[in-house]
Amino acid sequence: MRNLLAITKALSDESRVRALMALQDGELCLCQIIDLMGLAPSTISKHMTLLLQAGLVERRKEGRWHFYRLARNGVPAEAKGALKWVVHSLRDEAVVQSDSEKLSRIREKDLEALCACYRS
Amino acid sequence: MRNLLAITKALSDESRVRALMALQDGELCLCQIIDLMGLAPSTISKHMTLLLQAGLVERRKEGRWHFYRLARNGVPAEAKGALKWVVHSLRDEAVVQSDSEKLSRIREKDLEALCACYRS
DNA sequence: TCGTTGCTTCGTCTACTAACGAAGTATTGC
DNA sequence: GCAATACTTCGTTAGTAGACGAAGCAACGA
Repeated sequence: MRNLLAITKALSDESRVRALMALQDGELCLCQIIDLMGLAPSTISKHMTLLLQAGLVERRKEGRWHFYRLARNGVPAEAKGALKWVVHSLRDEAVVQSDSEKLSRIREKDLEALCACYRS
Repeated sequence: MRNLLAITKALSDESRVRALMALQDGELCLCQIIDLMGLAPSTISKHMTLLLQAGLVERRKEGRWHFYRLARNGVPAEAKGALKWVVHSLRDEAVVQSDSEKLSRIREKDLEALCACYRS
């Protein structure tokens, strides 16, 4: 029950759902997600931590960068089912498609340039 | 997105998830759910309304009684998938089994007797 | 039709949550 | 080492959500 509630609570915020869907096309650095969502770094960091704790997302550290991706290895059945359901339900959602297009442009940018958000 | 968030928000509270799982063995009158959960009638009513608006549950009025059951007819794919996921994830959950046992005893009681909760 | 009953809605209070900026932490480069 | 960088955590504030009792509403019974 606790796992399920962690998942449903993680999925009950639009920003987190959008962030989750953004990871469909591959892993993203936190600064890329910040650029996509247009929220403060601390806010996005907290959102991603919640998705992480719910088991929906995995984190990989490479130097100073933190990359997030959809959970794949050793994922409990609850989280796996939830991911499947969300991705299937939102496949044709307008916001998700719009984010996907924005992301293809964000991926072209330099990571260090995106990290300017921490200093402005 | 709005539908999905209505569903995840409805599922992000333990009382509502328990109420939903309680409907697995068949429809229940509101007073039976109140007896099971031990919360105020107004609280349970609000919870069930949220589940209703999320499309997870259906309501049937029979005289003064309101019966709730899991959504079956014309259910959008999102809600259907969510129901499947939750039921599957919580099939072996202790609280759910305990509630199921309590319910078999509650079903034996008289509905009018259970409605005493509105007058105490 | 008028009171009773079963439930819903309203008003209120408390507790949690999303947002931010500031301060803290871990890693790199010099 | 030590500054800079890429986050994370902390502290605060404003909005939301869950709990309750009181009041309102719809259906039945006499």
